[in-house]
Amino acid sequence: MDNQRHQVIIADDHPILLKGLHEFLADLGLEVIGAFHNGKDALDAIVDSQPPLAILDLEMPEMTGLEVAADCKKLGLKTRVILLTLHKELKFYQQAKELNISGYILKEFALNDLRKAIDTVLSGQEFFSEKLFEGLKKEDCLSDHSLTPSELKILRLIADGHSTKEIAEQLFISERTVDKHRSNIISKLNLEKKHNSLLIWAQNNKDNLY
Amino acid sequence: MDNQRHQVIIADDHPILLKGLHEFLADLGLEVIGAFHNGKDALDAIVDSQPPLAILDLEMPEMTGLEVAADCKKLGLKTRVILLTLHKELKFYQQAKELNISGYILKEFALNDLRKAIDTVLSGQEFFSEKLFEGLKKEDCLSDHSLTPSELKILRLIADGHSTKEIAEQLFISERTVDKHRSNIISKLNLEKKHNSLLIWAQNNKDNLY
DNA sequence: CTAACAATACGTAGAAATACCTATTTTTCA
DNA sequence: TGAAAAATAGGTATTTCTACGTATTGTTAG
Repeated sequence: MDNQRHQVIIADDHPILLKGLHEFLADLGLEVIGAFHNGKDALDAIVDSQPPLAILDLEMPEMTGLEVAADCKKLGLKTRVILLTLHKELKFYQQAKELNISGYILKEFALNDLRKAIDTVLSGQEFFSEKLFEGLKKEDCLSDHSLTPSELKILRLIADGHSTKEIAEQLFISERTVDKHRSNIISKLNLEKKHNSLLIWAQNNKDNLY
Repeated sequence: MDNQRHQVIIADDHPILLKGLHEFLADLGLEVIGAFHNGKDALDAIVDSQPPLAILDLEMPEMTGLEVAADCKKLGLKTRVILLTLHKELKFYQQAKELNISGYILKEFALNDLRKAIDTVLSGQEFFSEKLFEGLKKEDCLSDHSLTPSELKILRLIADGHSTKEIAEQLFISERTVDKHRSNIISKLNLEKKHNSLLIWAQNNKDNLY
C-alpha cells in the first residue's frame, strides 16, 4: 500500500460509525483531514481542501452522499468518492453509477473489504463489490419484466396512492388507457389475479421504483 | 465516572460500527472482553463471563439483540443489556420494555448520549432516551386512536394483503361485519374518504401493527 | 420499408371497497 | 345489576380495480 500520505474526508451521521471509520483509516495510514456529521459540511471541506478521497454515508441530513458527489462532479473536482450505505437499493446504485462515484460499499462489509475498496479507488479504478451486484440482481424486480416507460410512470403513481382516475387526469390520458397499462403491468409482474394485488405490490415495492 | 474496571461485551454486524464502539468504550475506560459480529457468539460469551454490561445491535444475524436479551433473562444472568438500533420502531421498543433491557438507544445518537446511557445503566437505572420517546409518540398511530382488539386483528390481515372476503372466512364472521370494522377503523384513523385509503395506510404502516 | 412494439382508447362485466343506514347479541366495567 | 362498549349482521348504493376483448396511431429497429 502506498496510502501513507493520502488525505481523506469522511462523513456519516452515525457518530459511532464515524469514529470507527476514522480510527480505521488512521490505522491504514491515511490522514483524515475532516470528519463531519452531515453532507453539507463535508462538501464545504472537500471544496476547500480537495483531497484525493472522500468516504461518505449515503443517507445524511442536509445533503446525502450522492448529492455531495453530484456537486463535486459539477465543480470539476478530482476528489474520488466512496459511498457507504446500509442498503443495496437499486435506485441508489443506478444514480451512483451515473455520477462520479468511484466506489459503493455496504456498511456490513468486513473492514478488509473496505481496505480493498480504498486501495482500488486510490489507484484510479472503481470498486463496486461483487456481493453488491448479486444482491441487486435479486432485488431488481423490474429489469426482469422490462416495463415500458409509461408503465413505470403509472406504477410510480400507483405506489404514491393515486387511483386510476387521478392518474388519467394527471397524465392527460383516458382512464381506459391507464386500465390497459395496469393490466399489462400485472401480467408482466406475474401478479395474482386478485383485487388490489397491483396496489399492494406497488405499495410494498415503492422504494425500488426509481 | 467509575467505569474504570467494568467489563463489557459488544456485538454488531457492521464491522465499522463495531470498531467505533470498541474504541469508544476503551476511551471511556471500560474493558471490552468480547466483540462479535452476531448474536449467538455474543450470547455464548455473555454466558461464559457474565459481564455487568452488554451492548448489542438489535438487528444481527443468527440472533437479534432482543433474542440475546431474552435468553439472558431466561438464564437469570445479571448482565444488563443496552440495545443499539437504527430504528425507532414501536414494536421493538415494546418488546424491549418487556425484557430485561436496561437501555435502548439509536445509532444516530451522539457519543455523549451513549456515555450517559452507559453510566446510567451501570449505576443500576434504566436509560430510554427522551428523544426516543418523542419519536415513538409521533409514530405510534395506534394508541391514539384506541382501536379495539378485533379492529387491530382485521387491520393486520388487511396489511397482509387479505380481502374482506378472505378475512371474513378466516375469522368465521360475516363480510358485513368486516365491512363495519373497516368503516370504524377508517373513522378512527381519520383516513381520507377515498377508495383503498385503508389498504394503502395498512400497507405503509404494517410494521407498526405489533 | 415494414414488422414489432408502445401508447392510445373503447365496451362489457364482475369482484371488491367504501359509505351510510339499522339492529341484535355479547362483553365489560363501574 | 345496568349502562356502555364491542362484536355481530344485514340493506343499498357508489366508486374503483381488474379481466378480456378490439382497434387505431405512432415510433423504432432490423
